[in-house]
Amino acid sequence: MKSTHITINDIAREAGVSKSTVSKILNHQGSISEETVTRVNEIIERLGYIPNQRAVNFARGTSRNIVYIASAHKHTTYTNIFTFDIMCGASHELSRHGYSIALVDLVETLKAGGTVSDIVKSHSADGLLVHASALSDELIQVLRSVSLPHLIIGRPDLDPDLNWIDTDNTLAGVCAAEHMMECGYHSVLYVGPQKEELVSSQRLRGFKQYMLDHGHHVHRSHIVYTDGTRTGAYKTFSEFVKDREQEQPLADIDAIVCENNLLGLSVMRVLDEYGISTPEDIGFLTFDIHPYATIMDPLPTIVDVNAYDMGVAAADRILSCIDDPSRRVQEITTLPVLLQGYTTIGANPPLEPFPELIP
Amino acid sequence: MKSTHITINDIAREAGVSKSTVSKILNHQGSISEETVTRVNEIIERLGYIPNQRAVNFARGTSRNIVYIASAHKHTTYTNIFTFDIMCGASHELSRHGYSIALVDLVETLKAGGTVSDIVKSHSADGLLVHASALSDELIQVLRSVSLPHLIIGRPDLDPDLNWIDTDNTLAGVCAAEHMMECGYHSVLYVGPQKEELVSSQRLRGFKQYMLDHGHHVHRSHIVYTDGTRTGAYKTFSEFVKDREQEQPLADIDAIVCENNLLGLSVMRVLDEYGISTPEDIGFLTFDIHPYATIMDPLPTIVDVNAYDMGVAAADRILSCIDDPSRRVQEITTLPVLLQGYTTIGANPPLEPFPELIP
DNA sequence: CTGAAAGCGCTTACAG
DNA sequence: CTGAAAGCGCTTACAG
Repeated sequence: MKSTHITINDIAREAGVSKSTVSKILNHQGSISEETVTRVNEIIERLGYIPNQRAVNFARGTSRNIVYIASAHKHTTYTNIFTFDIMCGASHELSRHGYSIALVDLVETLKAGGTVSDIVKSHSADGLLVHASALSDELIQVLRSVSLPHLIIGRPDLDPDLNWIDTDNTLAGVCAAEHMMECGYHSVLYVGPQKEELVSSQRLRGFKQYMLDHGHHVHRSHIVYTDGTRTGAYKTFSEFVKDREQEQPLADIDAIVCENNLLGLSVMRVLDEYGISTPEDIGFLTFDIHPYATIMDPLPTIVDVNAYDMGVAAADRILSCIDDPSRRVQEITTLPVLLQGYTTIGANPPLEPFPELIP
Repeated sequence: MKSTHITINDIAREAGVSKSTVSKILNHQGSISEETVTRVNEIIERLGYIPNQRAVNFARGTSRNIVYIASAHKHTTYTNIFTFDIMCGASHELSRHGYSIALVDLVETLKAGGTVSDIVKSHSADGLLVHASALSDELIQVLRSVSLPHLIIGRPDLDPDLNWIDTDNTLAGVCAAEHMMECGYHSVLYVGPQKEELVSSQRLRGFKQYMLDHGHHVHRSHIVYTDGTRTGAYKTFSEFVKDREQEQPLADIDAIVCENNLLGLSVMRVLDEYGISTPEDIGFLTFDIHPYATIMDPLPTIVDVNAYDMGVAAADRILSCIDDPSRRVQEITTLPVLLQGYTTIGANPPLEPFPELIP
């Protein structure tokens, strides 16, 4: 035995069959007598043989690897909070199918030569998962000119022709509105960042639509737009409350919906400063559980996007694109979930909301 | 031309040389005449030829891939905040050397059969990077029985024989103490979680040592231990302040050092409730910039661990282990950095601390 | 300085 | 049901 590693030849010799036969048994193809199958499998088991994946891939012309393109610079985990959660979901699903997932920094793909076309030419991936925030005009060009299956995670505003999946942001807005109605809140204030952002505007749209469908037109005066930063939101919302101060501040508002955690933090602070309690004086709901919802007091009711599940769905779809390259995928896949917290008076106030996530 | 892809044979034919020659040129080995090199390279360039990495790896017996084992379940990005930052750093460094990095969930490695030994036998990685939190007794057994180069990120308390690197937590404590002294704070309170945690105890040790070396013994009464949760820390610290309330609360304390963000959040809140301002009444410093330091008011002075750079260092070390498998690595590599915020009166109070990270 | 040949460890028509 | 043979696209002694 010349090498430390066992090969298909060792198994074949030991079993007294050809390596073709072993290969067929390994891959469950062709018709091999049950007796042979059993005998060979015993030997495989006994010797602890695992096929050399490099050789398998090379022979098959595949890599069983998916490249995940996203920004991956210092502090990405913090500025782009969903990137890793998505990757974890995709990793989980891919590994179930014998695929690996490799991280490639967006910056790499922008280099001269273009790593993406290098990935294609060097055959180092069977498919590409691209975080929408990593999408650029150049990347889109490459994606279209290249035969490698791809999938954008997050609907691209630039080019709707590509394959993409996204969470249902509109439905998230609907969820929020629905919950508010269920709690008996009718006069609801919506706090969101600039209209231009796609996610934000979809959430708002869903929210407004549901309210309208149920007889409550959301008036412009019940929507507060901020610049999206924490301090900006604080300032804007502070002034909003101050400007319309009556005997009791926000007396005409039942509840507040905050389009993200950062705004939620600021809004909660302002409420605190005005001595407005939640849920006693006013209901409160925010989108996303990360990164700050778990440190709000009291723990808020949340509509969460479920980034991990979007990763799972992305993996599933890219695999089916690899199976059938002609397949087009343009889907709203992942559904939002409502997590009941302490800031709305719902039907079933939980003893302890999402306890496993509380730090 | 039968396939859509160009191979080394196409280049050889086009250039009128053998593929051996092309291979040598591609890999800068052997002695080839300058004229041939130029001609062949022109053709390579013109045809946009990139070697099939699968074939290269197969022929060389390498995979040019590193597997990163860490917990990668839902919400990992939030509960294990450094995992992805480390991966990004490693990914950056590895890609500079033509290596890819694949994520493998810790749970996979615990499965029957043990994915790690499968990785080895299937030759799908040249090296293993293991997040310390993913280390188990079983994994340690496998790591030792297997010839694949490995590196633990974070010093393992279980088995110091493995290869590992870590940040200098003790030095981080020293940094904190040093800064406090520079600011003229002498009576400093230290708030930390249970003693048992390795990182915490190292930070505390460094802190105490530096203070002692400079004539300030940190008395037990100046160390507050909490249970490490946000609410627990709030309660403990609240009671601590209350118990020793004089005319002015914490009048005998110059400054507070909080061992992590979560405790910092609670401490700041208590200070707020007692009307104690920082830095006017008391100095404040916390470790780590993530996940909450950027939303504290005012922005705190921080000793940060630089997880990304640890990933870079990890990649560097694992590559050298692949180069020389006999190499042992047991190093404290990454140095902490002090980020001056608004909560200590340092020599150079910044106009705007770490602005690129403020959400 | 260059090339023919063997080999890396599998898969896959094809023949029997 | 089974096996001999070609092939995947490179690298690497070895010979010249």
